[in-house]
Amino acid sequence: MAGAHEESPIPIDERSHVPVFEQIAEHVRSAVAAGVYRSGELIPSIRATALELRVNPNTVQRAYEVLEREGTVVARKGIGMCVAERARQSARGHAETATRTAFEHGIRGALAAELSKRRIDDLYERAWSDTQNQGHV
Amino acid sequence: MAGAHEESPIPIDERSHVPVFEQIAEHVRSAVAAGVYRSGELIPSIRATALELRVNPNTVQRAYEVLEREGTVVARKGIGMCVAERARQSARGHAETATRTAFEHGIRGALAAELSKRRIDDLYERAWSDTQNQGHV
Amino acid sequence: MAGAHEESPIPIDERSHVPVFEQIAEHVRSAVAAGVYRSGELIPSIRATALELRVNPNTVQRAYEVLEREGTVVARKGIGMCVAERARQSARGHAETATRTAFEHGIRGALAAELSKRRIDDLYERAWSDTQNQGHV
Amino acid sequence: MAGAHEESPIPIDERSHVPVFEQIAEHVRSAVAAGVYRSGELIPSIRATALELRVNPNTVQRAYEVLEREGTVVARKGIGMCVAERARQSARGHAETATRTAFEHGIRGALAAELSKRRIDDLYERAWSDTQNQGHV
DNA sequence: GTGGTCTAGACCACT
DNA sequence: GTGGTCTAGACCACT
Repeated sequence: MAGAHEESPIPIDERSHVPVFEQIAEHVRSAVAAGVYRSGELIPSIRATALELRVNPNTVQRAYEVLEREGTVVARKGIGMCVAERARQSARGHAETATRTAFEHGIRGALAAELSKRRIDDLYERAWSDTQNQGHV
Repeated sequence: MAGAHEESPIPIDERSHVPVFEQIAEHVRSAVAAGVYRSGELIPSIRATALELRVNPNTVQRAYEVLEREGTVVARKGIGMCVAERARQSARGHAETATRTAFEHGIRGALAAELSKRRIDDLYERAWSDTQNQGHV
Repeated sequence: MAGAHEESPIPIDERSHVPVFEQIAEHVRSAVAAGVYRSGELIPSIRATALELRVNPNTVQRAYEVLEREGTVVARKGIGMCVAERARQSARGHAETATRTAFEHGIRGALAAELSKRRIDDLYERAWSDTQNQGHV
Repeated sequence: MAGAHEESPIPIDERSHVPVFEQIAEHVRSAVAAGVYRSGELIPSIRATALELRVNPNTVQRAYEVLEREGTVVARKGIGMCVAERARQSARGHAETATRTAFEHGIRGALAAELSKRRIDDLYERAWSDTQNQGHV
């Protein structure tokens, strides 16, 4: 599982309106929620992450500041950023909220366009198919 | 003619990262897809929309420019913006794509956090409940 | 020739950046240059022209004001607008200048894109073909 | 790299009915078609171009937005606007279409004024002379 | 430094 | 009244 994560394709979506630093923070939260990064462990350094994501170190630093302020990670001078105690549980909660929010956003837009519940459920199933196809690549 | 739309709440989310002008464009697309605005009909004027949304007219203008360039709407000088022929079908297609994209986004994030399919499906159902509760208020 | 002109398709290009009133003025100048409207004759009334071109009478009025100011037509109270003395010759000159300007515009743009003289001359010949095909419809 | 472009005269025609932002977009397309700006290279920044043309940065921004939406150029945050892959070919196509359109416009106006083909061809040759004289200054 | 979004306000063409 | 263009200037994300 840990190995899989490092090999994963760069998760930054250039076209998204979500700032890159927030995408990075979200990425770390997911890894904490998934148990890829465990309490007390170091997360990848700013420099390493910047290289992997082909992004400016300042952008990664800003993401890490967000994570530190919200209590997901703790800075240890001269060492790096450590995953905080009980961070996994709160990261899971965060992930669930984010997921539900994304679903609500989709449903609300679909209802505004007067798509039927049946059609929307169908689109949800299709989203699963697409996700799995891309996931196996 | 007058009722349906004037009662709708102002749909602008200030905190969203999605630019206001794109939120407005999306809102018009939904109304076209839903048949609220029909081919040949005028959509609300730039100034009227700006007043309703408490937004600068330039911002609405930009949304309408996007809609015109993508062919949803046609500008008629001195008259207003008309819904284009066959705009409803393409707006429906747009809505379906946007919906599936939102669902994929949610699923992908959930899988990254190692939430189970069962849990994710449950969150989808909850999103429906939340949507309906807010929708009926 | 006179009949042909009245039956000609509406020459207003909605997508052009040239204001409609100037397109109308240009249209009258061409008719004067072509001898369709002769010195001393009345040109079509504002109302008739507005109906033919499906345009607001104010717009036609503005075009006619331009033509009067430049001396192509003369207003006769209660009667209408008459083609001025020697208007044909100056209208011809105007048409020639406008034609050369259009050609220069095309050539300049083509040279900026580094199209060869050979290619540009070819495009000129194609423009003739296209014009004739559409003219015979 | 530096020379060719900085020496070019400011190409904005204040009196033209074509909006300044479209003139700027057209100018960039020509440079791409001509190979002055190549795929992957940065085009001049919004601010630099605004200063050079003595125009508001928003106007240049709008031109660049048009170029991005049509796929001529790709925005890279914090870096600048890059010429897209295969942009040269489409820019050439665009230039040829614009050239033929300008010629058709000239021919159509001339025919409406009943100028002879002989005279029109003569005006085309004169347009070449004028262009070359001004080009060599 | 780079591009992206938004506001405020002016002036134009057309109905 | 309608939409279209432009200026001036602010603030944001990213390099």
